[in-house]
Amino acid sequence: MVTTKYIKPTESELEILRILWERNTASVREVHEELSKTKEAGYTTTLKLMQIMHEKGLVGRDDSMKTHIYHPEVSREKTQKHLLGKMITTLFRGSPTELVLHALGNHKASPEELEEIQQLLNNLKKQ
Amino acid sequence: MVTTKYIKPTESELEILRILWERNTASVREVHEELSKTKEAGYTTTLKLMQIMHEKGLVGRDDSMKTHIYHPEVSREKTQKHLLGKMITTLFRGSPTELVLHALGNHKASPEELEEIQQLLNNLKKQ
DNA sequence: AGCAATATACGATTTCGTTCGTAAAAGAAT
DNA sequence: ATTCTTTTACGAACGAAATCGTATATTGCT
Repeated sequence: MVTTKYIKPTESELEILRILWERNTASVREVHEELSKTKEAGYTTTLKLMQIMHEKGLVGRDDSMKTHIYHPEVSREKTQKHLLGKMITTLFRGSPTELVLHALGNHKASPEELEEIQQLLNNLKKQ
Repeated sequence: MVTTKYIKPTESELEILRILWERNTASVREVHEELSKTKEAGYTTTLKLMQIMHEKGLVGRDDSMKTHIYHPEVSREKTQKHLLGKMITTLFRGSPTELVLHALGNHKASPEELEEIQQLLNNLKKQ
């Protein structure tokens, strides 16, 4: 059995992954464009970052054309799980409930969303 | 009005803060002992980290005795809020609900905790 | 007083993440 | 074919964080 070690993305890498998760595929230019909306950085900086991510195995790419097309190689779900787990232990005394209460208390949710949470809650209660 | 700039703790600093939040006060040795359970690091490394945190204002200390006693200078709540917000935007597409669903789905919660969440949910629904 | 143990102080080094400049390659336009 | 534009490749530099070794101070013990 081959166990692949979990690679923890840096913060900049996460921002790039966020864009790739959203679009599924993107060129460096496209990622850079999107990134520029919130951040100031040179094009080659974004390029270099994505190249490093490729070395690490965080993203894959199709380089059969001049413009390489990148895609995420790690799932959003796995990444969420890892980072969430870490956050719960260091910041919320290991209690997921405490995190949930905080998230619900501090950030507005619509009636529909509240209903969605209610549904899940009902399911959990049954077991 | 004096606005104090938010200082973002690094990951190592967070681990130390976690211990200080738990115990309220602790010496370098005590923190180091606790830290050693999960991490490999020399004593002077922990010491240096805590000294830097002191310079940054993340922790305070009583140095009237030979062994200095440290305490957190930043609240867990403020830190939670900051990091949670960032996590929601990059990892959960800006949707706190998605985070809540994940946290509840992946990490076990006791019936009592579920009830606690139900209470909060009821309150939110009323408004 | 002398010694051992424990603590802090502090500089040096290493590692890691990020940024950027420059060169070379590939296409597109004229 | 030559020129312009876009792209990748790559190394260098910088800064921040982390690690560690050594020196110095303090305290307790005999």
